[in-house]
Amino acid sequence: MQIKKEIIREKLLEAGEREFFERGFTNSSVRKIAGLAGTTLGNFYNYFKNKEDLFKEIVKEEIIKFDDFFNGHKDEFNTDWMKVEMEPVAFCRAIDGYSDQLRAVFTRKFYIWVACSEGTEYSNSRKVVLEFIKEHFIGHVMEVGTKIPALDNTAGMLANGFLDGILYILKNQSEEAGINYLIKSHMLFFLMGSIGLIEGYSEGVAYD
Amino acid sequence: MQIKKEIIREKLLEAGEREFFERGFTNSSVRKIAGLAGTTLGNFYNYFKNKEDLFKEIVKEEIIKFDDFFNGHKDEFNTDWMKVEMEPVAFCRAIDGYSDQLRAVFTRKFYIWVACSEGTEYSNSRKVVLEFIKEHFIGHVMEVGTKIPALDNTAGMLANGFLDGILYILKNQSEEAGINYLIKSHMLFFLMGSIGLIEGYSEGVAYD
Amino acid sequence: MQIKKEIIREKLLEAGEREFFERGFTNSSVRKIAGLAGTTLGNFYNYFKNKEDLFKEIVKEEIIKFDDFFNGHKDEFNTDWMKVEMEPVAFCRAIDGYSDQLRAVFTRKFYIWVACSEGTEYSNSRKVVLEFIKEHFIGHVMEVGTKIPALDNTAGMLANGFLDGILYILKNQSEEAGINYLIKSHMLFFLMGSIGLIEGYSEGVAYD
Amino acid sequence: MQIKKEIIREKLLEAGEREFFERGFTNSSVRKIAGLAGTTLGNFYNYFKNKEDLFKEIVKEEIIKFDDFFNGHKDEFNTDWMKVEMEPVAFCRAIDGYSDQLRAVFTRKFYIWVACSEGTEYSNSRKVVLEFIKEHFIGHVMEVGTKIPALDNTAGMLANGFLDGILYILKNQSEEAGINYLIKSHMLFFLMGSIGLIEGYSEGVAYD
DNA sequence: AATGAATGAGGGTTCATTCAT
DNA sequence: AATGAATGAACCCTCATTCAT
Repeated sequence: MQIKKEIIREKLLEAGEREFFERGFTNSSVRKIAGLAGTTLGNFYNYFKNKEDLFKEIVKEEIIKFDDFFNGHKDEFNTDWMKVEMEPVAFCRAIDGYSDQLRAVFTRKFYIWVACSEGTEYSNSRKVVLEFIKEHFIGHVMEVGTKIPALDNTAGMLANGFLDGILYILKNQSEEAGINYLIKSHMLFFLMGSIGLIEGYSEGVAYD
Repeated sequence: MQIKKEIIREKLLEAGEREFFERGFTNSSVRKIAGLAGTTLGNFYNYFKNKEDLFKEIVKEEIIKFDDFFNGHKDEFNTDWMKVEMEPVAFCRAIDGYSDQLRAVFTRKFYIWVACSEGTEYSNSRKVVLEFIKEHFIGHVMEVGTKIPALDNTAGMLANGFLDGILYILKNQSEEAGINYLIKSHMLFFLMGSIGLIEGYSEGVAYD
Repeated sequence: MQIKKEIIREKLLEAGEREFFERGFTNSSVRKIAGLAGTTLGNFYNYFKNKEDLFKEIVKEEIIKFDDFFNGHKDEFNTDWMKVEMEPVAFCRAIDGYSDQLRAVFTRKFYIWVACSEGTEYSNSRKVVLEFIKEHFIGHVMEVGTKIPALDNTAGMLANGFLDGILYILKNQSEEAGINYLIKSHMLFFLMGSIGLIEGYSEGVAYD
Repeated sequence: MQIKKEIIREKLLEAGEREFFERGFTNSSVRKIAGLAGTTLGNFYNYFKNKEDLFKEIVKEEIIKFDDFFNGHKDEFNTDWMKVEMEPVAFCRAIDGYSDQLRAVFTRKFYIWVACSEGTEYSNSRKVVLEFIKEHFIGHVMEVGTKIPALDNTAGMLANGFLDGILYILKNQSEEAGINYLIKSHMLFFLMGSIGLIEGYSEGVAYD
């Protein structure tokens, strides 16, 4: 009995993942998820309290991972590299060394948590993540010491750009090689863009 | 009666804009929109044929504007500048001259059209816009002559980043000055990121 | 003012007639009727108490005419002919002499009253008319003295056949000549069918 | 559960049949049908995809039967008799041999299909059936070789009369014996009427 | 008299959740 | 544990009728 139950539970989790990923929380149907998992609507509720409970189960480890990653709770997640290389090729090499842990954080479930959570109590997830990224970005800029006008706003926008790039890749790329490549490209792009922006401001691009 | 009618119609358009902007087309409720506009559900249908009709009314001029802009149908929309300046400060100055027309295209309603249209016949709007941007981007890169591996994939990602940046600003910024400033920043960032990316690749950042 | 009012009223009556005839009472829309009459929804209610009131106005004279006709209230309606000729050609000639009064009763509005009244208080009109016809038919048969098993049932069916034929003609034929011709054919058919039926029964066609 | 489910489904089919029969498709309410079946609106949709689906389920076998009957697809349906007897008593005897198959086609559900389908995809059913009957009728007349002026119009009217008679019986008669008797009467009446009409015309009843 | 805005009841349909078996 | 029937709230939409101007 126990064994059987785990199989069903696993299938429900997978089906939910697929549906939430494809359609978002609100537009997913419990009936369909149960069907995809090879079980029935009613039985769904033997495994999960409700639709949102399934969502949380799918996503809960990602939240912890994300938290660990961005707050450096665990040694495996070390974000020092972010602060180092400002020269393109070197940066890319540096990234290569971290691609594993990037991939550990930026997963399909991460996507679901951030981009498919409208209608759940995590509907603010995007904001939370953006805040994290923004703070990091501001931290870097402060270290470098450059003055950017309306730093908070700008940092918010950049954080958003960073996140959207990641989400785009997770949504649209399914091969592992492609994902790694695009993440690398994205980060390089992002670094260069940021540096360029800082330079631009330092040379007088005004708020108005 | 004429006057009163226009007021209600206006309020419905505003309420619709607010709801679509906040919740998207599908998750908006006609009842709620009518309520926000200070009228009743039934009366809504004296002003608009149906929910989608309201959406179209809100958005229809934006589509025309976008088309004019990206296809250069009108003299007022001239995109030559995009191809010119590759140096940060000069680029920013160039943009300044175009900020009006950028703002004319990138409006709150543009956001609704592109980001809130799921469930309407415009549900492909994002794809359409992305395709436009991607083609422009590829055009530029071809001119410059650099080889980017997996150009189509990369261009797709960059186009997405460009668009998301714009959408982010429209979603999160309400003051006019802030919007202009962030659009400028975003474009500068984007230019520099692209240049950096191209350089990075030319210096050997491989697909794998 | 009075003049103008009459014109509108007339147009509403015409439009109602057209709509009821085409779509029936229930499926007709007051808005559309008003529109067809060249006026507005609201104004409709200055001329008629409600949708059903319009229906009654359209149809009320037909009811009286029908009553007069079948009960011989007026000299102009004389149904003696029905009882006379049992030989086809003679019958047809006899009918020719009455076609005017038949046409006076079997009008487009008669059709509306009988076939389009569902949803009004005249929804039993068909039954009423059928009852009339049935009684007449039974009267004739009694005179002739033949025994038809289950006379009431049979008479009901025949009455229905008679009525449906009339209604069919009114619905599908618009030229005056065609209508007259078909009415004549229908009545001849009906007479011969009835005679045949009576004969058939007299020769032993049993109830079972 | 299986058993119970079948009961409800059956009740819904019965309630639907009753309502469609009484009120027609358009004027029937799913809410009411569900209520009559002793269940709730929502539950209706556990049994049928939608209102029209219920209609189709009620009616689908009738359509096949009708097609088989009129096209002679199956040996059980043999319409040769229609062409044989022109003498009342013989005709009645001949019909007696076919009353079973007539009853198999002309059912309460046939009535629903033909007379209550407005609003469904079968809204043309009446036309379809009339066309069949008309062609058969014209076929007979051609065989006999008589000339009827305006044959198509007349045949249309007669076909309509034939069909309406059947529909009348199905609508108003509920006992089996009564139905059989009336169908027989109706067909006899119809035969004699047709013969009489042909004779009448041959003797000079003109179009005008 | 005329307008058409406003109302409210009712239509069909979907779906998360509960419940009986 | 498993089934899927049952519920009820919410969805979009239509329309006869009333009301204010």
